Amino acid sequence: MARKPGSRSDITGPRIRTAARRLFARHGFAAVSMRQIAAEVGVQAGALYLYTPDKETMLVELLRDHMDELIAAWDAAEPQGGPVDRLEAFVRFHIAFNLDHAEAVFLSYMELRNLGPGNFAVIEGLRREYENRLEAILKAGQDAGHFAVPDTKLATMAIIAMLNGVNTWYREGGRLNRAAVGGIYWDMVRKAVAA
Amino acid sequence: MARKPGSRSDITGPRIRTAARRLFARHGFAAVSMRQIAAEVGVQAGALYLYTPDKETMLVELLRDHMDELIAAWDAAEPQGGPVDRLEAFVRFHIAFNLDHAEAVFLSYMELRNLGPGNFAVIEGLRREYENRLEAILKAGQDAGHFAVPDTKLATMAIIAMLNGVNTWYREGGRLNRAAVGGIYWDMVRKAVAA
DNA sequence: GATTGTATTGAACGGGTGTTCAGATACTCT
DNA sequence: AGAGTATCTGAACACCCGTTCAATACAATC
Repeated sequence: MARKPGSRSDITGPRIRTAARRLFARHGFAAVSMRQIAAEVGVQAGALYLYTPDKETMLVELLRDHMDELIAAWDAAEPQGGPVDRLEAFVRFHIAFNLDHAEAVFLSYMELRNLGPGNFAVIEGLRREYENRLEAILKAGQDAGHFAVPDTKLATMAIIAMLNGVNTWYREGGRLNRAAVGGIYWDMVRKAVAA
Repeated sequence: MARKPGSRSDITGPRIRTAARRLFARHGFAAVSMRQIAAEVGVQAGALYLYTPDKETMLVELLRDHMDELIAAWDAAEPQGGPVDRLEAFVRFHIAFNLDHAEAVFLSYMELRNLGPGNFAVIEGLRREYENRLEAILKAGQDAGHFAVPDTKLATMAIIAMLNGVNTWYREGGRLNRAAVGGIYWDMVRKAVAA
């Protein structure tokens, strides 16, 4: 047996990425073998190397694609308007996006340590770029007198950490739906930075 | 060669735990081999099994000891007084304790997935117990009219996530010392839950 | 100083790791 | 129909894994 009927790289490629993302998020990068990923897709391990030069590259590309998508999605979603409106939009966007991409979010926080220094710097830079979007809102609000944040950098980190926390406990079909959660968190963020 | 000069279990034992905690936190549980831990301590891999029945038990005992210590430390530190004072104490305590035990904190959030169901439930239960301490403060403050938190459970999760975030960026000798960070975070938490 | 108990080695066990590659099959294009 | 290319297998490579255990050297006790 060699090539299989119906085999096409634009189908197998995404399936490999999805399987890898799922397994890495579930069990951790180091705990997942190439053979496990291959088995989930229904191919042999050797076939994965048609799609990636090695295991670490597989991880870093998942992380980079996720960060790129996150930044692009926010840039497309950020409304015109004052800092307060933009901050509210950010809070709701961040929660919704993270819940929609829970596996990738988990990965991008947990598996940075499995990257070599060069790859680490790339992902870290993208994360900083996203954080800068939020900090810019806080600075604008501070300058306009809407916010009272003694340290915009710390406030940025605090808000993002707080919002990220939603992913650790939110369950679809639970006591609160996404909009309700977004509302409650926006309430807390609004008050935390209020002048 | 067999037993080594100066060898004593009450010295080797702690050294093994420290090495394991450090390596697990740095590289991840699955990525660290028993041989690496042994090498760090200066023994052969087989010697580790004088101190633990297996690798997972090593991890779960690190996590359980950490959670026990965290809860005991807070119970010893919690002041008498009103909800506002107790909340301030909690914020400052949590940040300080987490910075003092950064490796264990990291582990107890990242490596839960490497535990079997039974061990997972134990650690998760301890975490919930700690969170309940904070939620009790929020409820008391809500009832007394000092706080306005529409959902104390969410507020608990939000505050803890926000405080945990400090560990991801704080560096000793940086722009802000611990007390300053504690003050800024207390300011944000105070406002976020304020009536 | 002899004896007992403790701490450790070093080799071995069966099995899993990431990765490579020649060979074989399926699809695509002329 | 035939040639060329894309896709995948299956076996192999060298190495690492967690764990066990008989042998042994040291420490503690008497």
